[in-house]
Amino acid sequence: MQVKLYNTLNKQKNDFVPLNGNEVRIYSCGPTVYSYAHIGNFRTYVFMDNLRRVLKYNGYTLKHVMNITDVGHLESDGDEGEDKMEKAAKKEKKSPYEIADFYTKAFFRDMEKLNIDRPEIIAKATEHIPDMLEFAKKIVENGYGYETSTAIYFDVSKLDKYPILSNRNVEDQIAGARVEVDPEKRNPYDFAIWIKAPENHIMKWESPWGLSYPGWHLECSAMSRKYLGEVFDIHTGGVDHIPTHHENEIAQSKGAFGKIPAKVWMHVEFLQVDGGKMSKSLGNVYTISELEEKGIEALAFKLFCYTAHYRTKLNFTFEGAMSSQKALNRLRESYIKHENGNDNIENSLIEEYKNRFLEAINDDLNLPLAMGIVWELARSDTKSKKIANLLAEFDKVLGLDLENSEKYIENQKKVELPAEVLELLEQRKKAREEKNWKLSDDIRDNLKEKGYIVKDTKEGMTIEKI
RNA sequence: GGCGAUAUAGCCAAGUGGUAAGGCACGAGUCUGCAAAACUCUGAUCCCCGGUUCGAAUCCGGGUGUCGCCUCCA
Repeated sequence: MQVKLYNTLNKQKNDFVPLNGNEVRIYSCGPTVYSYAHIGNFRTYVFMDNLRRVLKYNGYTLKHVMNITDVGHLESDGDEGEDKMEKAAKKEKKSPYEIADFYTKAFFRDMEKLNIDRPEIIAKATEHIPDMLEFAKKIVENGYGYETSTAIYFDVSKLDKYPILSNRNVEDQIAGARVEVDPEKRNPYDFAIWIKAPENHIMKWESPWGLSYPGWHLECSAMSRKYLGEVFDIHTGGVDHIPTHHENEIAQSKGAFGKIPAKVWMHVEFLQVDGGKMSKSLGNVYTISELEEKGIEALAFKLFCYTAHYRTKLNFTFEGAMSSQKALNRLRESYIKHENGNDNIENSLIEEYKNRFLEAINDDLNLPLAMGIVWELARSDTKSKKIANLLAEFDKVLGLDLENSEKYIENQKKVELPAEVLELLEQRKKAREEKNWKLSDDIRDNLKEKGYIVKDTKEGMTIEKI
């Protein structure tokens, strides 16, 4: 079945056909590792995971590059800000390299918790300085770059068209300019491809323009070209990348090789919080760890992402996240029931589910629709091993680790109990044997005050920490 | 000021011409000494006005609201 993907370049859903046989080459803009990634960032990586898995599910092989930005990402594109890495380093009194190392590790820990498929190639900016320098030189040689006292700029007026991803009108922008104008810049939209390092700058390299470091946009251009070639299949990122970062990547590739580097550009909409923007000043920038502290698993957040299509804004609330946590547990319970089920189910029915699921995911990754089908299957009255197997197959796309459902449920029940609590449980057990319901209920209330929920099942008492 | 998106049940949201997926919550029921969990059942004519059409949530026009981007941001 044909995979269809929406392309920001032509604003249409198109049939997807790889450039090179069965292999799909993808580049994804990765994190700038100057602090912990937040759940908004991770919505994008969940999408990236979905894309990978859908393509694999369709039988394609992947060559996928994701960058780690550990240099050159300035606070302001007006070339006035500080390098984010250097700033974080000063604040935490460490070297930029230590900062990068620390947050890169933290990033991949969260990625693992989210069960996100790791791209084939992880590329660090600082390990590709020669590639970037070569790219920058090419741009300058081709007449698209010029030098000022602070940097080497890309001259966007030399391009046939800029911008091409977004509908920004250069004249309008100038009228409402909110950016300080650098008198040395030829055009307001010119951007730095290489930046001359100030005296105290730690990360800097030799170049034809003295000790300096690369501009942020250049790393993606250079690294994608190195691993994937001048033109590859898919480029992904958040919608915020459309107007500047990706626009400039395209400019750079056109300047160096005369080509738009990717055929399909895919962008994930923002995750909002409580109906508005996530921002530090509002204190609503959450990390995966913070969700976990509130009893929401990373995988529940992943499932939460599946409530909306990737090209629509998704409103995050703790209420919503909790509902996904409950849904995830129920999905696991359903999976286990089917695994132990002995009912028979017609193969034709299985095929039907399979087709509907495939149709949903191949239609520009419609995960919300796909989840509707998954629930229908999971809630089926017929409990069959065949259904469990099908759920496991669908999970190749969902990446919720359903096959380990039992393990997750057991882990949730496992809690370290203080002696005092164990004693109370023993007393309650006795009271129940004596049918002393009053005492039994009092102990249950008592335990609740201490933060434990006791439930009576056919197999006996269970206890959970709140 | 410019650009763009969106408005579907309490909440999160699918659906882009033929009479509204799914998840969570609420309510009812089964189970239970009771409760919890689990399971089953139950709910909306789709912001407002006008138009096109045999037929519109879905297309067009107008209005209102909300959100985002244009400055770093996934």
